[in-house]
Amino acid sequence: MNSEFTLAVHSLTYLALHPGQMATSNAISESTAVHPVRVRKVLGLLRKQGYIATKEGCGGGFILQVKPEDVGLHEIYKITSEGTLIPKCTPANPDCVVGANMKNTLTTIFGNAEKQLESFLAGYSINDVAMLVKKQPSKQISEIVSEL
Amino acid sequence: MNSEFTLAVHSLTYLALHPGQMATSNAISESTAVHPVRVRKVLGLLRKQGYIATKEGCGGGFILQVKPEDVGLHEIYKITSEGTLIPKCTPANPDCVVGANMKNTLTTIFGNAEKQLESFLAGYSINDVAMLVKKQPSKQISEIVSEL
DNA sequence: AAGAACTGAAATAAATATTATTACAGTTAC
DNA sequence: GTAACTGTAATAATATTTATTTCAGTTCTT
Repeated sequence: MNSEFTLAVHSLTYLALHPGQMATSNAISESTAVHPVRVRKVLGLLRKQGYIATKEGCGGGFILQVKPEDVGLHEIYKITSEGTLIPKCTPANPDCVVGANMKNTLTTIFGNAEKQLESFLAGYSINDVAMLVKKQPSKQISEIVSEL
Repeated sequence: MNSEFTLAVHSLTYLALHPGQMATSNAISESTAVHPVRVRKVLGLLRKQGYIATKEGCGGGFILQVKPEDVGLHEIYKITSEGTLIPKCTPANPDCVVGANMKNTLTTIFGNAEKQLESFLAGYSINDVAMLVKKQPSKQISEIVSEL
């Protein structure tokens, strides 16, 4: 899985857990440890698809436009990573049956594999991810520590 | 999908279509358009798992040790690519719930996705790939042309 | 109106990952 | 003994990913 998917899911989860608030690319950058320029670039994709709204200028940032439980991971996969499961298959020898046809063959097989992956990912929403993230123990511990 | 998988499947298919013959890394290199040293390296993985035999020295090369219909693509995936579906998730902010737990969460989800992918790939054998490759039209056409 | 705090986007640089190349020791056939 | 192979390590070249810099445009605040 490429890291744009991770970054998009991470960002959406962050926004889901800060409902009704504008989050700046800097804030998201601090959570993801990814450069704010890249955050803005990837979140631009989500904006174009209507998942988030952005506001420029002072007090601006990013905010969810959809209900977290309505966004399936397959939608994010499609936006950021569709096609990445399919092998690249750099040009092989066209004068060999195998070389000439391997690409088409694997593209067909993995096209179906990707469809199946997408229907698997459809079983998880951003809200599910947010809940899973909150259920994990690591933060509770560090929160307790930082509150001492 | 990483290219070691492609190279391994391509090589096994090549060997399946040249049964009982030793194929050199150079011959496979010509079909795959990949450097022979890399062919030898990847095929070394398949040898360690017993899928092929190699013979050093003059007249040596690679030869299948199993029946093509008995080798599922999931086996090759496991050897060459297991874990690649799971997002890398470079270290995020441990002081943010999301940053601290996204990696575990996605690893869990994609661990299951990968299991599902493997069972999908189990539906295809090297023999299936060989048949699909032969069924494609491109070679027939170029063969006809070169035989004129 | 001016300045501070933002996004959008392009261009460049740095870092990382992949692939090819070179080199050579060891093996086998003739 | 020599030619034709594999195995493996080290290095170089290339491609991809990620970060950085820069700046124009927008919005809020005073």
